Amino acid sequence: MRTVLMVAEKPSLAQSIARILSKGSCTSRKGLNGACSVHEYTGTFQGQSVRFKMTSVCGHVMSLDFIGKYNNWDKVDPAELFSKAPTEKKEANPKLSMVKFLQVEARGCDFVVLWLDCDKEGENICFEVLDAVQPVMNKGGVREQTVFRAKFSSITDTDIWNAMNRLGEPNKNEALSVDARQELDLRIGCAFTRFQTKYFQGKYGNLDSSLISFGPCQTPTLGFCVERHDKIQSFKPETYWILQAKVFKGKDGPLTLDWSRVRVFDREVGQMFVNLAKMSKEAKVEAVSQKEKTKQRPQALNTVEMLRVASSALGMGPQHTMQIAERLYTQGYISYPRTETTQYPENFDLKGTLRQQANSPMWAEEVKALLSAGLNRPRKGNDVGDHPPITPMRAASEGELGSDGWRLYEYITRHFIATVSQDCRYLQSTIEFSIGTERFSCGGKTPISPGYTALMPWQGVPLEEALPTCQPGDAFTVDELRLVERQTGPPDYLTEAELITLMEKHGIGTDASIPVHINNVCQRNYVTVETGRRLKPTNLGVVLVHGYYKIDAELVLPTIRSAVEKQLSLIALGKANFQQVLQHTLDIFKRKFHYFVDSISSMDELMEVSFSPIAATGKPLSRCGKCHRFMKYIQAKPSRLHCSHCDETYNVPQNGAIKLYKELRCPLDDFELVLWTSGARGKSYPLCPYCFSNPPFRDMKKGMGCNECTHPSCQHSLSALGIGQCVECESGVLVLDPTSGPKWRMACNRCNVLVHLFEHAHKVQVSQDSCEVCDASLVMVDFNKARTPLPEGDTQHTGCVFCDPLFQDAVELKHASMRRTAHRGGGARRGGRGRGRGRRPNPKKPKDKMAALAAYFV
DNA sequence: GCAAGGTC
Repeated sequence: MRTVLMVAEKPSLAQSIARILSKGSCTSRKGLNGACSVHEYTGTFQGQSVRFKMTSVCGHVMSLDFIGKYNNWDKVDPAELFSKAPTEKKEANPKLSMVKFLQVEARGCDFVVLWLDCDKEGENICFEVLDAVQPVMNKGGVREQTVFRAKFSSITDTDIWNAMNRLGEPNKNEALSVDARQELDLRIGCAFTRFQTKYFQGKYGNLDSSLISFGPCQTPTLGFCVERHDKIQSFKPETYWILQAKVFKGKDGPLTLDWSRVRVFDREVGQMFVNLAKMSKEAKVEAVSQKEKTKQRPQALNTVEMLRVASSALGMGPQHTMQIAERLYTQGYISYPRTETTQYPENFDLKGTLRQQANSPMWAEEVKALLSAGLNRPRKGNDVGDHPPITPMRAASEGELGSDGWRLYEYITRHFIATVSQDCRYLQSTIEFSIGTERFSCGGKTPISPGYTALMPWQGVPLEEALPTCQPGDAFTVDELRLVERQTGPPDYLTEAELITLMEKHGIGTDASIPVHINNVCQRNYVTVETGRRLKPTNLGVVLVHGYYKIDAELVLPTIRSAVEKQLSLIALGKANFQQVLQHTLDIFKRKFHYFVDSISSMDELMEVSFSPIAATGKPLSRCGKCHRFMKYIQAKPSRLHCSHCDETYNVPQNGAIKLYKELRCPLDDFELVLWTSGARGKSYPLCPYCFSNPPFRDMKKGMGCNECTHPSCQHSLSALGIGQCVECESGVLVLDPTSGPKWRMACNRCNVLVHLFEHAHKVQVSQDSCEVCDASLVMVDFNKARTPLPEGDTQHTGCVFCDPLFQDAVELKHASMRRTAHRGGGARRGGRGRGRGRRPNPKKPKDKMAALAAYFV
């Protein structure tokens, strides 16, 4: 029997499609990467009985990057990235070994059916999959088609079966348009980012951002925030005048009326109208109207709308919201959360979905009423053919979801119920008055039936005091009539929800990437999130955007993306040649780049106003090995040392603090050593500022401290202070921290393992000798007389920290608390047990210090 | 260390 391999874009879709096509009869197993599953069944294909294997990738298999040597920022001129630098496709997520997985499954298959999402990215992934599987598949007969593309517009039985019965071929042109997009984004983004970063970071010490990035999506995103900032800054309040009238009749009123001219910007004119109105003491009712109005129930929920509401009503940022939504999805509480579609599929089980909610105390009443009265037909939405709208998949309670999980789930559920509820109906009443020559009105809303707003009370029509009943011709007494001076106010900073709307409108990013771009501009310190999730640009953000405006406004305008996409769509339609479009567009941006480089002083002028030159920043810390003058420690991101005499900048580890290390010097370059600490309960180790960026030995890499230095005789090196192989990670060595007394400890120079030992000891030193059992370096300890664990009050002992029974109770395994990421290594179980109450590291693991050291010399 | 796009 021949085999048909079928590939979807993500595991969830592979499962849904397999279930439909096998009519629920498939068997499933996990693939070798643990992320994808394979669903198998037998059926008919092209008139023959075959074995089907349905599986998936996880998004793109490959991603584009420059070849290795062009990723060296110090040696490559960013201008070379426009044409000279070759690119290559690398596996997008090496951990998933997607190519290997696909090849294992594809070996011996006869046909492949591509079920990737039906958009350009999906078309591109089709060819990534083909590149992986075709070499290992059986070759078909002459003129036999072996590659098929399924085109579907929703994940419903009908649609999937239709797609299966009308298989076509993948579209190379659409895939090529994505290749072009990738290459353009890479070359342009990286060139500008590297140039800007290097230029400004070398000049200013307090930019507070480790990266001055540029991108066709993130830069316009920042642009929107700065545009609003500029409007606020340049706002000039204007004075205007309104006629304020209050009237009453008997017990009715007083009613505050709205003037039909709304406002005037000239005081004298306003006064004239007051005078004209004041000629009458009465307000005469000119007309009375009542109109029934409706507020429409919402359309089915898609991602962007969910993100907007989460931000504005739940106070949850887009990135966070998507994380929560993904968790709810994988736990089966909601449907797939990344979709643009706002229309339920035709056969969507609205009633069943609603029924699941009939017992939730929060909305049981409304749900039961709907079930017995009948669901309202959902509004027509937009079916993009990606995934159904976001809906709840099963009932849940607050306890099982956690706070934010519940709040998002609650909103999604309320939104779903609202889409099958009635519209909200209310009465709009208006009374029109005349006072003298001037017309006024007064309106009110009275709820008729709340409809869906019972589920979304925040959208409900508020109960107002009803308007008095009256008829045309009735007269009210004018209680007050005066000219009131007011001022126009500035707009407020852009809310995240408004930004999302702007991005969507201008096609900046996609439903999946909008949160990423917003997160980027925050993380790069261009924008901060203020109360009410309003986005306020920082000095850096403002200067960047104003700089682009001065040099080349197109770099920041939202049109830059759409202009490029217009070109790309020509490739997709087969109307333009891939190479030509790519060359042409790169050419334009290469020129823009050179112009930008030549004009950078215009942006620099703005920088100078807001930021301090690097030489004037920071405080003196340690001496330079070249000129022996003090270098300054710059704390702002990225923290670094700067020698203003040599005009050199030296990197130091991030996410921690550094201080002078006893004025000790590196024997190799005479730089004063500094001590890096990740925090009170973290690791610390000395490092040489010069060696850190310029590894002294062939077996060392950039970014290594003395605890990884292979200097054979320096007293601070790994060779001098290393004790034994790490108890958890593969390649690390436990190194004594000579500064840690009296709470002595050794720390792994790779992972965050921390071993506390010999608390209160006066002195701990690493001996030249090794343990006969495990080969770890022996340790010489001089204990405190009062607290020595040694028999008969002895204070001195040399032994192995892992094997010596006398040391047994004085050694305790912990984990360094890191400021940012909590490391969870493979050995977490063993470590977890030892946490807190002190358990010796497992002595069984070989601690071949020499072997570990030898590994460094490979 | 960089972009944006998929998705885990």
